Amino acid sequence: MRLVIARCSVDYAGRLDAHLPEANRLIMVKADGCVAVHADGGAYKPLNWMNAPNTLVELDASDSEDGLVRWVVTSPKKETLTITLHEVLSDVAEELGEDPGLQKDGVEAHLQELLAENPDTIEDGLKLVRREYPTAIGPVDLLCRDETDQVVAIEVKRRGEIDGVEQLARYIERLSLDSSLGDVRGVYVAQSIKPQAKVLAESRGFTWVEVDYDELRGMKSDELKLF
Amino acid sequence: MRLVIARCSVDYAGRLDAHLPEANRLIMVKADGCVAVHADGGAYKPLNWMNAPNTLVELDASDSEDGLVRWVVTSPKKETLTITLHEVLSDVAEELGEDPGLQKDGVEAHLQELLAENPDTIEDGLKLVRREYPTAIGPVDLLCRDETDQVVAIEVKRRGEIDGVEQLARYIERLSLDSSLGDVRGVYVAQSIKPQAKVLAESRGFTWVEVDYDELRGMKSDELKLF
DNA sequence: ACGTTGAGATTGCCG
DNA sequence: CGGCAATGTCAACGT
Repeated sequence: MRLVIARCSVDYAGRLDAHLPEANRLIMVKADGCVAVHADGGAYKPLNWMNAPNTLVELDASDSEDGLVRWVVTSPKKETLTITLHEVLSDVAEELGEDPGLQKDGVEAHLQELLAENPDTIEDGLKLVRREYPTAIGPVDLLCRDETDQVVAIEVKRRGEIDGVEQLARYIERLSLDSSLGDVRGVYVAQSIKPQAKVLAESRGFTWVEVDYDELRGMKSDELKLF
Repeated sequence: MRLVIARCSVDYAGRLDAHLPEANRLIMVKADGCVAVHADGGAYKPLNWMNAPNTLVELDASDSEDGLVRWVVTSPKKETLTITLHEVLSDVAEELGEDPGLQKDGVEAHLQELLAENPDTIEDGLKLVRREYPTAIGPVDLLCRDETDQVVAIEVKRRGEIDGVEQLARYIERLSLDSSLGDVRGVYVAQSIKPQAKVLAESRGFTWVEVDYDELRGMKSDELKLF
């Protein structure tokens, strides 16, 4: 990794066009060749960047009319990022080596897994048919049958927004084409559901349930305690 | 901005839980207090981060049992990022000052603006009623009337995906409640439209048009040349 | 390679 | 402050 702090101006041409006027910024070049230009604020997103793979060419001061060093980064897709260095304040390079990678816990996949093990928490008497039930337009998160044996399609989200309801609607539409399943109803499950999503779900004839992730995880612990 | 390259391990607890095993990484602390931990590869997104506002507390080596320095970053929302420093390889600090900000060209707003000036490029004889026509569920990008004086609702996207079709459907549903507009039809406009979105649009009774941004910009230039 | 979906999405806008 | 839509979204995973 190479870290250059410099007074610089930047131009990007690619999916859109963007320009950064002259100012002090951090230029970060990673081992895989990707480049990011950061200001001293504004969250983790850089002002401009180029993802790997790309090629970085350093144009010498003597090559330009204005006597400034330029870095030109080019991607295979005709995108270019041009950094003009007006004054370098700091320049550090270190080899960091491979990263062992991030371990996550608490994403939607976990929530779906826990709900598949405890469909009762969604609705009393619910039995799992299968997870990721395939349809032509993508897999339904959970397919179940209720106490009356009616098929129930369940869309699981960490946060329940309006898109998830539309997604569930498309799945139900699709499942209804399969006469062997009979009449299918939908349930929208999330850790929290926005008011607008609740309203839309109800107007589509779906029910919705808010579940607690920590509580679900607690149930799993309880099961383990039985052994 | 402060840049520390160190062998470190990291723990995040907040919206989810995440852990980074010991390895060499860059720790970036910006002037606004936000913190990002970067590996030497993997695009611009950090492995872990904390956005401003937050508080960074440096725990001295003598405070911990294992004799290691820890940085504990805490946000008002109970999120914590804990960085354990095993060995510092480099430590640089610079004041960068304010950034004048990014200038962009070529985003959806521009496309909508150009289309509003040249509705003909969407469909012959189309006349603009107004941009951002308000409804209870949000503004319709462009509301027009065609040659036969029928009202046409137009959804503009840079890239046409399935969500945009659903959005257009909701608007049309809404506009149909206003009897003064008569029968409303929908057109989905984007620089490129995915096959699935085209199919869904057609099945909803909408037409779709792919437009060329550079060509539209060219038309604007042509208009300017008339003066 | 392409398409779909999730994300600690982030960010900006407007009510 | 909360909802909503755009983003050069990115990144992971399945076909």
